[in-house]
Formats: sequence, C-alpha cells, structure tokens
Amino acid sequence: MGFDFEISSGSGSPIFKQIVDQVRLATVTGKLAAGAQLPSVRALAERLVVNPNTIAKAYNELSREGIIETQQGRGVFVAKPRQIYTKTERLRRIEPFIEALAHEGVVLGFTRAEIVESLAEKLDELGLFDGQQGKTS
Amino acid sequence: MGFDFEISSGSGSPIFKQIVDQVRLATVTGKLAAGAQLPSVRALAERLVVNPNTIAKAYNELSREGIIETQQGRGVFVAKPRQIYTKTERLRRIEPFIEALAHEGVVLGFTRAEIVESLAEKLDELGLFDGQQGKTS
Amino acid sequence: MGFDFEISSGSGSPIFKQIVDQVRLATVTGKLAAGAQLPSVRALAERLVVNPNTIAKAYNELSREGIIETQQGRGVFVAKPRQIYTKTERLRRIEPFIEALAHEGVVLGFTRAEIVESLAEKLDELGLFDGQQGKTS
Amino acid sequence: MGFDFEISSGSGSPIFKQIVDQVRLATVTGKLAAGAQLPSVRALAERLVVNPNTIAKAYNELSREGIIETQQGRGVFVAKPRQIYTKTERLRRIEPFIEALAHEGVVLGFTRAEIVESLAEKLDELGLFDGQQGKTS
DNA sequence: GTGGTCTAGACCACT
DNA sequence: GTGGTCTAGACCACC
Repeated sequence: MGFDFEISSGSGSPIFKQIVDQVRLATVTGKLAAGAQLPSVRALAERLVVNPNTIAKAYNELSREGIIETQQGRGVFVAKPRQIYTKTERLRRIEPFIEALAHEGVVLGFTRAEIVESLAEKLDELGLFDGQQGKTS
Repeated sequence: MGFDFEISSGSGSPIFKQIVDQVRLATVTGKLAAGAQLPSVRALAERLVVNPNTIAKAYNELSREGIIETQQGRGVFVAKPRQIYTKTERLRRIEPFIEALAHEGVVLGFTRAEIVESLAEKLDELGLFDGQQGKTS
Repeated sequence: MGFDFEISSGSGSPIFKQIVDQVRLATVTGKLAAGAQLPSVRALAERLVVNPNTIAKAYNELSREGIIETQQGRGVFVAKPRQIYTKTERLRRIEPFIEALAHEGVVLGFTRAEIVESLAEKLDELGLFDGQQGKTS
Repeated sequence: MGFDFEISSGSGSPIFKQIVDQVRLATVTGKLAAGAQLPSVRALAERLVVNPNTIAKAYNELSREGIIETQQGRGVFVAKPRQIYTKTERLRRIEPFIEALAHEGVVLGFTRAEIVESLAEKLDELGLFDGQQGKTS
C-alpha cells in the first residue's frame, strides 16, 4: 500500500503499461517484496484518477506473468519470484530493446560513447547492482 | 532501387514504420547513399503487396525528417544527411529507448555489465564509429 | 474546444495544411495555451464537413512537430512549447518564404522600404514582441 | 540568349515555376531588357536537361502575363513593360506573401528583428533600389 | 510516368 | 468514447 505509482498521462506509453512496468521493476529492485499487498483495483483507480478498467487490465497482465496473485476476497499480493525464463529465452527477450536503442541512437546522430554512457547512467539510477545480486544463471 | 525492404506483417510494428526505420537506418549505415533513388510509391506498394497509401505515408514521414526529398514527377531520392533536431530534442527522443532497455534488462535479471556489453556489441555490429571503439566503462 | 477553425476549400492550400497552420499560429500567439484540448478527430471532421482521415493527418503532422500530444483514448492536447529544430534547420525552412516575398515584391514594383515596412506591420499585428518594436532599419 | 537559367531540381518548387520566376525577376532588375530574345523551347530544354513540355508551360505562363511575346517563326522576346496592376491590386497580391513569411517566422521562433533583417538582406542581394527606380505609382 | 490530397469505410488498442 | 493503421479508389499537378 505504501508503494507510490507515478503516471504521466502525456508520455505516449499507455497507462496500463506504465503500471505493469512499475510493479515489475519494483519487485525486482526490492521495493515490493514477495507477499506485499497491492492496492485494490478500485482504490488505485481512485488514487491515480484513471478508469478502473485500466487498472484491471494492468493487474491482469501482471497476473498472467506470475508477478502478482489475486486471492479472492482478500486482495492482490506480490507473488514469490520464480526464475521462469532460460538464458536463451531471456536473451531473445532483451534483443529487440537493444536493437531499438542502438538503431535509434545512431539514427539520431549520437556517438557510440554517448549511447553507452546514457544507458549506464540510467542503470545506475535504478539503484541495483550494489551487491551484484543478479547472477545470470 | 536495388534496396531490399523486408516487411513482416505479424511483427506488431506498423508497416509504414518498418519502412521508415529501414530507410533511416540504411541512410545512416551507408547502404543508401545521398542522391540514391528509392522505388516509386506504386512500385514499392506492388512489390510489398501493400496499399500505395501506406508507402506514401512512410515516404511522407521520411520527407518531414529531412531524410528523403521528393521531386515532383520524378521520384523520391535520399537527401544529404543533416542534423535537424536540437540536442535537447534528440535527448528527448532517445530517452524512452534507454528507459525501456534498462527496465527490461533489470526485470529479466541481467547484470549491469551484461546489458551495457550487449549494447556496445550491437553498436559495433552496425559498422559505424570506425577506429574509436573505446572500452565500455 | 472553443477554438474556431476556418477552412476555405477553394484556396489552393490543402485542407490538412490549413488546419496545421491555424493550430501552429494559435499556439504561438497564445490563443491556444499549453494543455488545452483540441476537438476530437471525429468531432472536427463533422464540424468542418471533411473526412476524419484529413483531420487525423493534420493532427499527425502537428504531433510530429511537437506542437500537440495525443493521449490514447483521451484526446488531443496542446503541448508545452519547445524548440525542436536546430538554428540551421530553422533558417533552411524560413528561406523560401523570404525569397518568395522578396521576388514577388520586386516584380510587383514595390520599393525596398515598402516591403520591409509592410512585413514589420504584419509582425506587430500578431501581438508578440511586446516592448521591443525597434525601428525597421 | 546570354541569360543564365539556374534550375535546382531538388528544391521543392516546380521547374516551370523556377523558370517563370527567373524571367520575371530578370526583366525587372534589367538583366533582360525589353526586346531581348529568349532561347527557343527546344534549345532551353536541351540546355537545362528538362522536358520540353516543362519549358513550354513556363513560356505559356509568361506569355499570359504579358511578360514575353512569341513571334511566330522568329522566336520568343521580352515584351515592353506595362504597369498592369493598380496599387490596390498590387497590395492584394503581395499580402499573402507577407502573411506567410510573418506566420512562418514567428512559428519557427525567430524574433521580429531577425525576420525583418533577413528580408532586408535578401532584397539587397537582388541588387535593386540603387537609383530608387521603383516609385510606387 | 511521378507523388500529393481526399474520401469512404474497416479494424484495432486504449480509456 | 478516443486516436492509429490500413485498404480501395478517385482526382490533381508535375514531368
């Protein structure tokens, strides 16, 4: 409940996706521990001033991915983390993001160093990697 | 003319955008040199089996970004490369790509080094930046 | 919403361009403030009795120039003003207008002073540049 | 015959219009005096490497405006200048050009001084106004 | 032949 | 409800 969602309605990316991403990221960075309770669909919709259907869609997606579990009548909770994907599968999933950034970067005229540097900064901002807790299987 | 377009209709990304991206990348990597002629709207529409309006929309966008120039009655040609956006605008445009990769990488459990390394490799693959492949911080 | 569009269908200039120009000018002169909502594609199409695609094309162009922002499912809004083009690009874009006016003025037999004076007046009419209307060289 | 035409095929403006403008301007600046002979349609088409139809269209337009006269079998000649338009008509004709430049200038973020200055420079470039020969009726 | 504009109408994603 | 994408087919200006 003590988790802050931040929605920027003019950012181009759909609201439900912003919520999904924030929850996914928070569970990885430890801001949302396994077992933590999330706000109800209606409560969150009210707090963020968005349509409840939008919240429901986000929770649905998170549920399908196994990141949260809804316990009927009790509420929505963060699930225990499971390493679902194989190394190959993880590489396959990250590829398009790497390609997109690389392409857009060179098209916009950035130098190799600028692109790599910007990414490194963003990663540091996310505040992980202190204890190198993410060994790659 | 001898440029190969590849459209995958089931990739989620709209057809006109696939064309835009391919041309933008090709002009940056040198596969399409300034002055080169692109296939005509109708010819490309026929070759890719899509509606001419879809091609026109792609060419339109490329034209607005200063990447191609259309000469009425003659055809479409690759323009001389120029930087049309301010530094601020370019940063604004690259940001979402950096954010998306950073988040996805973290969520998938990659380490900071792995993500940065993969990006650097992809950039080197593009064959630009000759002679200045510095270490990746 | 309360913004008046005026389309003259026999003016030579395409409908979508008339819309683009009116919105661009209105945002600069302050008639449309940042954050203001524009009429929906369908509503405006109906009001102006043109095809929705024509309105969509105008909004599309305005969006690419950073003048408006569309929020999926919510509508179209005026963006915060920002300079997206480099100085060089802005000069490149104003050049044809300068050339056209200069040529036409000379051909019509106006004197240098007359042309410059008329332009200065028109600029003052727009009501920008408060408190710095210097003499016209 | 000794008149240089300059065609830039990638400038956006149609070739026939470029020719019309150059002849109109040259007759006003004195580069083409009344009675001077212009190249034949075929000769000019060959020299500029464009379609003869394009030249014919330009000459047609100039003829309609009374700027040139074609004497059957002899060739094309610059007509004696006639002040066709009334003051009101001339103002009506220059207005759209003034408005277009003013609008585009402010939309692109130029200052009042920059716009006026650029126009003044362009007018000086045209090399008129030495003896103030263009009194306005 | 070339691209540019516009209409009509369909389907989809998002709120 | 909102905008985004795509198709089909028409007309125009330019070369």
